[in-house]
Parts: sequence; structure tokens; C-alpha cells
Amino acid sequence: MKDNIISKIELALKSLDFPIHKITVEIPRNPDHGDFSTNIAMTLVKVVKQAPQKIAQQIIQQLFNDNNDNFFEDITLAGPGFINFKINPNFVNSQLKDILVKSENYGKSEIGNGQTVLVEFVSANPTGPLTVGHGRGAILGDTVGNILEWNGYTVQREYYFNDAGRQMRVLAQSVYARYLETLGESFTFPEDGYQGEYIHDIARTIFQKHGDSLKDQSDSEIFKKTAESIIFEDIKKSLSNLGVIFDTFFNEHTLYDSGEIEEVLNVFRDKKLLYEKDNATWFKGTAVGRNVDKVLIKSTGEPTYRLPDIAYHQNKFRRNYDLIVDVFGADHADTIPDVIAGIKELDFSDEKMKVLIHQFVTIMKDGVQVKMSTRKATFITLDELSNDVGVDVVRYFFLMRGMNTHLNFDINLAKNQSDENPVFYLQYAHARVCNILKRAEAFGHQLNSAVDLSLLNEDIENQLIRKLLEFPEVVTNSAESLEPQPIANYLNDLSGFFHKFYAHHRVISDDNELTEARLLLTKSVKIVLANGLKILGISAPERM
RNA sequence: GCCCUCGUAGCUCAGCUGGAUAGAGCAACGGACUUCUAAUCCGUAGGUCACACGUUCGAAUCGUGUCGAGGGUACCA
Repeated sequence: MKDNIISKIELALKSLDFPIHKITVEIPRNPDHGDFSTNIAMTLVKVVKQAPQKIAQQIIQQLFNDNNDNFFEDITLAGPGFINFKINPNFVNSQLKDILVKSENYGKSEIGNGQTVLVEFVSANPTGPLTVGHGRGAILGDTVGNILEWNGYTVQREYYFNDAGRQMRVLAQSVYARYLETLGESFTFPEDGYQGEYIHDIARTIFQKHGDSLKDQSDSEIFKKTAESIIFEDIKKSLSNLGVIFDTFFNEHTLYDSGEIEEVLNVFRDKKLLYEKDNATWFKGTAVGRNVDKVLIKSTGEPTYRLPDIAYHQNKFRRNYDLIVDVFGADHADTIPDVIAGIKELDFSDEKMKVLIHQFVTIMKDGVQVKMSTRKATFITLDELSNDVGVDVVRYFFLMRGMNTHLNFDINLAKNQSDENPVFYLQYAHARVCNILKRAEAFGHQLNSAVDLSLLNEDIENQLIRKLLEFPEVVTNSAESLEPQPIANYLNDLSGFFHKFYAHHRVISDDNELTEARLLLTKSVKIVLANGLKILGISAPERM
């Protein structure tokens, strides 16, 4: 509908011999200002050199001249030069049929045009259970994937991990210590070891399988391998429990086997971007616009995380995706400029790469902040959280806030099965809709697409219909910004309009015609709510 | 010190690419269930958009600076 208006304005500008400017049409906050408005007259002031009101008058006149189909009910000049449009309600209402026709596809677009996207997220090393902090990235990444899919992209979800570094060595040592403890032997726990209860469980599993045969083999691969596989299974279960399924898991180690790490070093060396200092190999960041040089290979001979990160991104680029999306927590944000600098030196363009950074999650319980540390095992795991408050609540809480706000996760609020919990507002709207439709069916009402939609002329009905018609634009916008939050906000607004409509008007009444018109509206609400919730990965219950 | 994110109602947050009188929810107070589910609705109250300059027809939104919060700034990831 918006496109329709824009092209009509364009036509008018052409007839008036005004230059074709960038035309923006928006929905005014205040409904008194019409269904749509444009500021085109004000932006033309400089080019046309006339007063904005005068320009607006001419455009309005031209639009009226062209208005043979009565698409516009009214066009008015307002304020400093806004042009406000009122669309013929019959035309607006008839758009509802489009929702019915498209049904579970309503809101999908083809702006992605089949392009391939790699979305990398979570990417936590298998050293322990996922925490609430990982949860935010998981839900965010997964939902961004959904949004892209709804817009015609082909999405691959990838989890990157490293099972070879220092962290994993400390993990193995921690398990070994607990293994000795299980055997009743004396042991020394690594200073920075992992203290979680799950380490005991892993040690016991190893004991059950191998008895005490490993007690003198502190460097046995079994400790690491067993820990890794148990923890990884656990991680995958936590994720799938939340509806997050990965297509691929990428092990950092393959970058060494394939020689890609070496290759990156060679390129950098040829470009004179490497030098040796203090027995370590440094990347000359200062030569490529970074403000400091960074170590790529430590004096121990081990690479820092930066080197494989760069090689990994080169690998992604070589796999030829049209778009590469990374989802990181704020604590990892600092690696990104290095990766981008590196990638450019490897002759790839960072334009295809979008990095989403989300801020931290703080957990509030009983009004106080819960401090968390993975190593000390004073964290709340993602499993605990989703078991505690439910999958739908977890997903909604992570999506209802912008990714760059510090998210305050109030456990008490989330657990609250009452009207204080915002996710129920949406789900209840859907359940109400379902109930009405079911009841209507029981009364023998049929959905009739030939119904007279002009009967829907209450204010709240108009608002509701207009809101429903906004949905496709909300979905494409969120694909462009790669932000799920607007969809969550939209669904909240839509639910609000529906609840209000419900409270003031009955759908099923003695008036058959009106009932059928309202049933069509109700059905449309169901479709949009269900589709929106689907994108967010939240269930749409038929009853509550 | 330097870099990133943020600062909007008592609390948690919206406010789209600069637009018209700044919006929700919660909490507070007062109403509405013999009705398609009251997990809802209606009303009241609540604001120097951290602060100061600047950009322009127009700034919560963009720019610079100050203050405040969080994160990063390692031969940890």
C-alpha cells in the first residue's frame, strides 16, 4: 500500500515537472493525521525554491486530479508542509483478503532472492554448560536466521568451536583431578580449573568405564575427549530444547590440518605485516589502521585466538556466501576489528560481513543481581533457566529488548504466570482468537471471502486492520536491520489492538453479515500472530 | 589513557532513515466478569528525553564535548 502511494506521488511529481526526490511515506503517530503522510514538500524546498506549503498544494491538486479510482479518500496539507493521506476504507479493508489468501506465507518476502547466508553464533567452547549469557546469542542468532529465511534467503547456521586450546587443557586437568578424587587418591586441583559439579559427573563416567587404569596417565586423551563429548551433547540438548538447531559445527582444528592457518601467516609475511619480538610473532596492526600491534603466535608457539579467527573468516568467504553474519557477545567485540583488518589483507571485502554484537545479560532474582562466573560455577545455566521459566518465556525475554541494551532478565517476572508476564499477552491474544473461530464454527458460520468488509468501520477495527497490513513491512525491515526486536514489539502492539477490539465488540452476534466480516478479521489476526510468533520461535497456543 | 555500547516516567523499555502534542508495560490509585476465556479492558497520576553547545525549516533521533553505567583494551577465548 505504501509502495502504491509512493508511485502515485512519483507520478504527480513528474506531471508537475518537479525533480524526483527520495520519497518517504510513513504512518503518522497521531491517527488524526491520516493513514499515511509524506514530508516530500519540505524536502523539495531547496530544489524547487518555493514555500513548502505552496509545493504541497500543487502536489495535492495533482494527486486529486489523478485520483480516478478513489484510492485516496482525502489528501490534506498540514503543519509546516506535511501531506496527509486518508485511504478509502473499502480499499484498505479489501486488503484483508490478501492475508487469507497468503495465510501461513503472509509476511514472507523475496528480497533475499535465494542468496545464501552463513549465520555463526553461540560458538562456545565445550568447557561447560551454556549459561544465560550464551542464551541471548543463541536466541538472537537463531531468530535472525528465521527472519532471513522469511525474506527469501537460504540460511546456514554454524557453530564454531575449539577443542585444542589452553581452555580445553585446563578442562582435561580439572577432570583428571576429579578422577583422582573419585578414586580416593590425593590430587591437586588446577589453580584456574573448572569447579562445576559437571566435572565430577564426567570423572565418575570415566571411572565407571575405565576403573582406576588411568590414574597414572594425567595426559591421557581420554579425559579431554570424554569431557568434550559429554559437554557437547549437553550443549546441543540445551540448544535444541530452545528450538535452536545448527546445520554445521566447525572445528577450529581443521584450519590447521588444511594448512589455512599457515597460509594466512604466509600472506601476512609476504606483505611484511609480521615481525618477531620477545620470541612471539606479531601482527603489524598499526600498518593497516589499527592502533596497536597484536600477537598472533605466542612465545610458547601457540597461536592466539586472533589467528584462527582470521583464517576461519577466510574460510567462510571462500565458501562463497552472499552474506556472512556473526553474532557475538560484547566481551568478544574486540576481536572483530582485527578480523576485518586481516580479511581485507587477504583481499576479501568486509561489505558482505555483518557483525551483530549483543550486550550482557544480568540476571535479577528477588530484586538483586546474580553474579556469574563460568569457572567458579556460580552461573545459572541455560537449562536451569528454560526449565525454570519455560522456552517461550526465555525466547521472548531475549527478543523483546534491543540487542545493544544491557538486558535485565528478571527471573521472578519471567516465572510469574500472571498478567505481569508480557509473553502471555501475545499468546493469550492468539488463544482468544482461536476460541472465537472455534465457537463460530460450532454455530455454523463459514469463513466467507465474499463478505462485505465495509461493515468493519469501528475505529478500533480500522486500527486493527491497518496494523495487520503493516506486518510484511515489519518483517522486511527487520531483515534489513537484522534485528528481531521490532517484530516482538509489533506483535505486542497487534495483540493490544485485538484485546481492545475484543473488549468492546462481539465477533459473533445476531447480525450475520457483520459476524462474517468480523470473522474474517479475526482469522487474519490469527494468521499474523501465528506467523510472527513462528518467526520468533514462540509457540502459538490454541487455548490457555 | 584509548575504543565499543548505553543514559527517555518510580522500575523495565519502545520511539522506524531527523518530522506534527514523547509512548507502552509494570508498580500506585479508581472502575468493568449472568457475555466469544478478566492471563483482558477502561480511567487517573507520573517527563528539563543525563547535561552543554552545534548542524537546519524542524533534534529524544545527527555531530562535538562533559558527566554517569557496562564491556573491551593480555603472549585468555
